[in-house]
Amino acid sequence: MVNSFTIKWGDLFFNVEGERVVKRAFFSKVPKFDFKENELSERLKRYFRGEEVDFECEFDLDLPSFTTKVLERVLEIPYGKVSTYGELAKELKTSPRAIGRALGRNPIAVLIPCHRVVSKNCIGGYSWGVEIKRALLRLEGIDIS
DNA sequence: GAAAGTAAAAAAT
DNA sequence: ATTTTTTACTTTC
Repeated sequence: MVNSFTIKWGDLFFNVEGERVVKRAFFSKVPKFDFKENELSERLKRYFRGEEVDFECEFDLDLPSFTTKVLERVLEIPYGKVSTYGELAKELKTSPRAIGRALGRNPIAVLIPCHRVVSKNCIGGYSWGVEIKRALLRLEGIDIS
């Protein structure tokens, strides 16, 4: 089913099956799905209120292996911290661009914190707009120039 | 296989 | 400090 969650910048939708997140989550401005409370939405609410939240959710994705690997690594970035494309690349023995590519294909916004990955000297990019990315980071107490 | 694409980095100016 | 070139990967055809 589709769950939606209204936040400041629009609505965040995500497909869920029970407590498991499936396929994708994305931002949109056109709310047209029903909202149903569940464990995850509670956590998200707290998160957007500015609390430190560990989502601890499972994903059922169907992604290329490399992408999965990158996303898994990104999941380990703790709240309030950021990593850089270069760092991740080094750890995974790949190139920064490949990381960016994988993240760009990240189907699950916010839950997989691709917003915590920035470029070396600036904020980097974000599929739903850097404004959202910056806002997310500010939530976590990180200020980007 | 080959080509295109990339949310980067390094080098040159 | 900004623009330009080079890079190294994945994806997709």
